[in-house]
Amino acid sequence: MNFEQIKERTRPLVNKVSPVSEVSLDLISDLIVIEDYEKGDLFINRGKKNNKEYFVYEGVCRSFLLSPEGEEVTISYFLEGSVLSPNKTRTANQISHLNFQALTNITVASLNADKFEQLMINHMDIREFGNMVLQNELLAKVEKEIALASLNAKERLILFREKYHFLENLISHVDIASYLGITNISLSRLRKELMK
Amino acid sequence: MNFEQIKERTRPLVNKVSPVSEVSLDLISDLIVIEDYEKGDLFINRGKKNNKEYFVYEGVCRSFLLSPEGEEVTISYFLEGSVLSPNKTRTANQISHLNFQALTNITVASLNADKFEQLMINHMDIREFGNMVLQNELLAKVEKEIALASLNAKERLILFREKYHFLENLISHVDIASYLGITNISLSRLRKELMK
DNA sequence: GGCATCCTTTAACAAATGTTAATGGATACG
DNA sequence: CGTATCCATTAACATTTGTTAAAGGATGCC
Repeated sequence: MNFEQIKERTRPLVNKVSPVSEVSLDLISDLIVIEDYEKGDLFINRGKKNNKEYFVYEGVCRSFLLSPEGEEVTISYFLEGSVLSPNKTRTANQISHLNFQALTNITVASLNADKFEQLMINHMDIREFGNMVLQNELLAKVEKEIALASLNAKERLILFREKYHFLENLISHVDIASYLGITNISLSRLRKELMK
Repeated sequence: MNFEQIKERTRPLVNKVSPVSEVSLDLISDLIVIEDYEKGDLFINRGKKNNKEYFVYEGVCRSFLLSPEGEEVTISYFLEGSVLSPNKTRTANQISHLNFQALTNITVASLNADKFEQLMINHMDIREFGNMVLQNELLAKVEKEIALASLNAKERLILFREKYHFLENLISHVDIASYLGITNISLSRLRKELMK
C-alpha cells in the first residue's frame, strides 16, 4: 500500500471520530505501517512491550484478559474502521496489560505511539482526535459497566445485538458469552428464547 | 486556605500518582480553588456544564448514573487523597455525562480543565501525571469489568472489601449493592453469610 | 419519651443462571 | 466416504440472585 492509498483509507476513519486538516492527515499517514494478521493471531500480548497506536482497516478483533479463575474474559470488540484503545490506556511503562486477538483475518495500520503523542502535542486537531478516541473508549466502558451492573443477561444480549449485530454469526459464542458475563450455555438458552 | 497550605496538601496527592517538579507543583497549585460540599450534595450533574479537574482533599464521593430502569448505578468511588476522573473522560463538549455525589462532607480542589490541559501540553512531568491518572482510571475500570463479568456476587463483595474496606460502614448499602451489580437484599444475605 | 423516617435484615417464594453431561451438527482432513 | 474435532444445543439438576412483604434497629425531631 503506497502513501496515497494509506491516506485515503485513513481519512474516513479519522474524520469519523474528529475531523483533521489535510496537513495533519499527512502527518498521521506518514507514521503508518501496515500489519496483517490471520484469524486467531494474538497481535498484542499482555506483559509484552507495545508502543503503537492502531487503526483497524479490515476485519474484527477483540481485547481480552484472564479472570482469576484463568478464563478468558472478552473486554471489547473493535470493528472495521475503528481505532484501537489509545496506547496509554492499555499499557503501563510500555508494557501491555491486555491481549488483543484477530477474530478474522485483519489488516491494521500501526503508528509509533511516542511520535503520535508528539503530533497530539503540536497539533490541536490531532489532539482533539486523540481525546475523542479516549472519550469514546470511556463512554463505551461506562455503557458496558451499566449493562453488567443493572441489566439481566437477556437484556444484555439484546443490547449486544443492537450494537454488534453481525458479530453473532461471525465469532465464537464462548467469546461473546464472556463479554456478556454469562456462560455459553446460558447464551445458547437465551438465543433460543429470543427466537420465539 | 492560603497558597502554601494548598501546595502542601497537593504535593503528596500528586506525587502519589506521578512526581512533579517544584515549579510544576506551583503551577498546578496556582489553578486550585477550594470547594466544600455536604454529605449528599451533587457537585457534578449529568447534562450540565463542567470544565474542572478535581482533587479530593477530604472525604469520599462517588460517580453514578441512572440505568435504563431509572435506578442509580454507582460507577466508582473516590477516596480522600485521590484524583477524580479526568474531565475529558467524563464530559463531551464540556457537558458532564456522569453525576458525582459527596458521600461524606467533602473538601475538593478544583482546577480549570483548559488551563490544566495547557500545563499538560507545556510540561512533561504534568503531562505524565495526567496520563498516569488516566491509566489508573482505565485500569480500575478494566478490573471492575472483569469482576462483573467473571465473578459471582460473593467474590465481588470480597474484592470490594479488600479495596474499600472502611466504606462498608460509612455509606449506604444501596449504593454499594448497585456498585456490585446486585440488590441490597442480596448484599445483606452475603454479608450474613460471610460473617460465619 | 414517643413518633416518624430511613436503612438493614429476614423470610418465603419465583426466576435466572451455573454445572455437568450427553447429543447433534458442521467442518476439515485422511 | 468415514472419522476426528470443534462448537452449539439440550436436558436435568443445583445454586445463586431477584421479588415482595414484613420486621427490626437506628436516628432525628417534636
